[in-house]
Amino acid sequence: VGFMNTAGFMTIGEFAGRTRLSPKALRLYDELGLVVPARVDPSSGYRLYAEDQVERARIVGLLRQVEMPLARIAVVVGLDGPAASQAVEEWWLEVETTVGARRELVSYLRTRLAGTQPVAYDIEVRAMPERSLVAISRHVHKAATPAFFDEAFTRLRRAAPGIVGIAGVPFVIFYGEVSEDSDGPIELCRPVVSDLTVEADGDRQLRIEPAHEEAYVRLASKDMGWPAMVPACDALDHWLGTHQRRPAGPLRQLLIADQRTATPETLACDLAIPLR
Amino acid sequence: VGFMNTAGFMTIGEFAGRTRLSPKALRLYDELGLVVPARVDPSSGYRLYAEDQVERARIVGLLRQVEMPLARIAVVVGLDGPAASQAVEEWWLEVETTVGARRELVSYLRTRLAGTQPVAYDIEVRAMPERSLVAISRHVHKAATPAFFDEAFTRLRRAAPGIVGIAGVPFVIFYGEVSEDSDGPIELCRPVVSDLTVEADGDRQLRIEPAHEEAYVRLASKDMGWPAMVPACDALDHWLGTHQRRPAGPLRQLLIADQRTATPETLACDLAIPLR
DNA sequence: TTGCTCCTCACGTCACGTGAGGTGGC
DNA sequence: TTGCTCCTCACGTCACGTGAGGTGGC
Repeated sequence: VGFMNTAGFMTIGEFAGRTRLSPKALRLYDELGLVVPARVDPSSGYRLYAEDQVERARIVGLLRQVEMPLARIAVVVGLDGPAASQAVEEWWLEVETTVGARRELVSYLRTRLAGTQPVAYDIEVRAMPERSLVAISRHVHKAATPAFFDEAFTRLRRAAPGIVGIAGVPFVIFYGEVSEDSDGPIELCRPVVSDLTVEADGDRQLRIEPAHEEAYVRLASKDMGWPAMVPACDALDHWLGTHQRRPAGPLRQLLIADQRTATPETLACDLAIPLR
Repeated sequence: VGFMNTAGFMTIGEFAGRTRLSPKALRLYDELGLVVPARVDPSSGYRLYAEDQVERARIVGLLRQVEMPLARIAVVVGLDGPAASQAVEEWWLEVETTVGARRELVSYLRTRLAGTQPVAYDIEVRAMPERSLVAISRHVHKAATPAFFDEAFTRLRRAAPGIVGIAGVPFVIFYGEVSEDSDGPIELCRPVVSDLTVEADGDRQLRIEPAHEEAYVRLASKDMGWPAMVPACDALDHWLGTHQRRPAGPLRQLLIADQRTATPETLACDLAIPLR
């Protein structure tokens, strides 16, 4: 392979040594277009790397060491220096956010496992009549939820303008977990008068929810988010067991106060579970 | 399925609703013995869960939400309350440690990408003669390295007792990255006089390292660890490029001072790379 | 001729999600 | 009969590690 060296190229093994990446990883990065060898020998298929590719490969390696996904790395290495630095920072803030959420949950889990008496929640039951709902349902990840609520609230308002057609507080149904790697779905619902007609508009639909009972806890604004809400969820779950009731559907959050003007202590939602 | 309900059992779907786990996840947990249904219908294969299994399933679900691996969860749910709480805390401290390391690396990466002038390192080159080495090599993860060094140092000392046989400072060769999910291997080496005889003892071996040049940086004790060492590694890499030299092997760390008595500012090691 | 490096599949890892194809009770 | 739920494979995801089997130059 002497002639390659005199031409200034490195084989994959030499390049691996320079960059502390494995040949296997380098072949993948080639395939994904992250670090493409300067030349490929047409007859042998040997990958030949140039000295000026070392820098880029090392950046990729460092980004992998901090566990940035390759898809995101592809974006970062496509930017110029300051923009790349910025993109890394933005990604890292996301990581810190999820670690913060995990940290909170761990702390709750520890007290729960240790058997410490948990906060007592005031769980009540109430009967809900049959109601007509306008609803918008969507698969969204955690980051996209505020945008979803903005949009969905606007479209519900358009369906029942003013307060004429409205017949109750809006609520959110969590059909699946909403987090970074799990996308619900979630549904925003608004009870309306039963004779309201709503024209079709994308994923907005009109449906009837049958009469049922629901168990609920009233929560302050600061306890509404994730994972702040988890202890209350657990309390509801525990209540189901001790009262021998079965859930008739997933959890929902009734938005009983204006979220925009709420302070952390405002009682802003009811966390509720429909009962059989 | 009415008779199951009257017997107090839940089908997988009902249990999934109670625990907010997916049926697919529950089948996996069954297979792994994490949450095994109280009964399995022999003819249909239907899984039937009891009310008192909800608690355990929810714990598993919460542990998965904080991203504890299932293998570790299996250990935790096998412990009693206080011990389980303790085990979660220990695991979480490991997580915080690796997040801390990633955070440091991100900060370095950002300045590097932004093109800020990095710290200047004083890189020198020296000739190393042919030497005899006693060496112990092992695959170890980050957590196991201190124990490995303890053991390996003792065994090297036994090979060359006192200072009679010793012919240089000990050093560590990093054949692969040492972290949580990457296990080296690493090798602890001690130069000895060439006529020393060493009896075989497990993975302890005697070998000859050929004469070579090496480029090195001298580092303070506080800059020796991971990821504190990364900027110095990068500086060596960059030096190779600008001086048109090729590495002849992986990085090594020469332990030039007693690590036990070193203060953070003590110049405690040479980070070196052998040259072709 | 024997090593050494390179090549391209192909399978395993981890914790599921997502069909595919089939069964059983209302 | 039509849905609904359950069942068991089997494949895809992500970023590689680890052979398997074959080639090419010293």
